[in-house]
Amino acid sequence: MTESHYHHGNLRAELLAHALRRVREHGPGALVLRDLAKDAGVSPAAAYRHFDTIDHLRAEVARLARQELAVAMLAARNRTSRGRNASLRRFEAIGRAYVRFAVDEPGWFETAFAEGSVLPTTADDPAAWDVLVGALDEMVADGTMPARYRESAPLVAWASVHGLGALLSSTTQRPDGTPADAAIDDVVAGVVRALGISR
Amino acid sequence: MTESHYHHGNLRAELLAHALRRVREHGPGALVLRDLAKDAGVSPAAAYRHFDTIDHLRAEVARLARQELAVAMLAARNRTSRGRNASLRRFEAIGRAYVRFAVDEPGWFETAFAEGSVLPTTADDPAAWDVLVGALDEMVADGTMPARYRESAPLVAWASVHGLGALLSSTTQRPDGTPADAAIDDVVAGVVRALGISR
DNA sequence: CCCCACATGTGAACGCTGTATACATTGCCA
DNA sequence: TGGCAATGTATACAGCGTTCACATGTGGGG
Repeated sequence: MTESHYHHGNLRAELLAHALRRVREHGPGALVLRDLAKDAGVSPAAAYRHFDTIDHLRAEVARLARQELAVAMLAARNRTSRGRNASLRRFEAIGRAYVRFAVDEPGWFETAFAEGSVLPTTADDPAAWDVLVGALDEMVADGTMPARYRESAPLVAWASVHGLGALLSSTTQRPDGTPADAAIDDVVAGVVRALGISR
Repeated sequence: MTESHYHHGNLRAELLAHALRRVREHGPGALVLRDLAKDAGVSPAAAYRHFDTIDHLRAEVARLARQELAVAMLAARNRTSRGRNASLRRFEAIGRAYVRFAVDEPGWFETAFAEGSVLPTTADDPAAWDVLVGALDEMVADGTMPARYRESAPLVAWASVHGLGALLSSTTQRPDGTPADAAIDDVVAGVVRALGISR
């Protein structure tokens, strides 16, 4: 294992890791090929052995960011205790986690949904969407949620949390120091009502 | 009125007009200083007499795009007939117009909310937000909507339509050819339920 | 009426970006 | 063991935003 890594061996993964770190801290605009190459101690052109175009790299970074979001949602879901109203509390935890991700990791959130590529039903990574749909199915199964809204429910729920996430993310401004938590509670409660669930 | 317009006379407005046309057709990425200058028949550097930075120009274009959105919302509102449930139908028309704008004018919609600057409560152009709030107040005033959700209502409604707009916009992909109208109906109906309105 | 101060546009240059191309080095397999 | 495919390098190029010294009109005060 000498120090002359002419052949790096793991360049693709390392470029992605650096990209993920940079966009996490400074947003999608901080993804610059030459900087990533420098981070990896490699010539800029080397990246082209692993990505046709910087947009292909961007797409992969966006996919990883969306994966992080799905992980956060699943973690919140699994952190929810069992017991009374468990399915509803799980659903709420998932929704809250979505918006929390946007607030706590604005760089990743903006990267995840930058430049089109927003559609979560996309075939490549249905993870986050599936987490949501699974929670809805559980609620219908145990009678927490009426079946009549089941069809439109995923879109209704997703639109709400995604919209609030977009509003609260926005790395640039946050004028009226609104506490994010109150907004999240309000919107989650609204979703619950929209799904025909009465406590 | 000779043809030698060394002093253009209206360059700022013309640059903005060209920018608005270009982003409308090809999205925010199509905003390129040199192209705008060429459109106006002017040197690239000339733009710097009217904008400190291209980001300042972008901000102004975004503001104009948000203004177009507000105009579309107001138009939909005013197109609504009077009569039974008028305030509710107006509110629904406004929400539908928001999402329709995202679908019909994806370039403008993405431009309007690109790169932070998302917060609609921003002091410079509260237009669209005010249209929404006004419609909510009308519904509370005539008893259509219970007052208990009035405080959280603007955020709940905005998050839903903005989220759906972001999902349906996305100039790039639209895989499962979902008819936008059905999605819009579902989400608007969800918002109405979230606001505690029972038909 | 003139002229000059100021607003506005020009031309050329700079540094930074993504990208193409020809070449160098290495690891692996026949 | 030899050579081929994979991977990294060096260099160059066009396009981008931006700067700066300079040119050109124009409107208002003497």
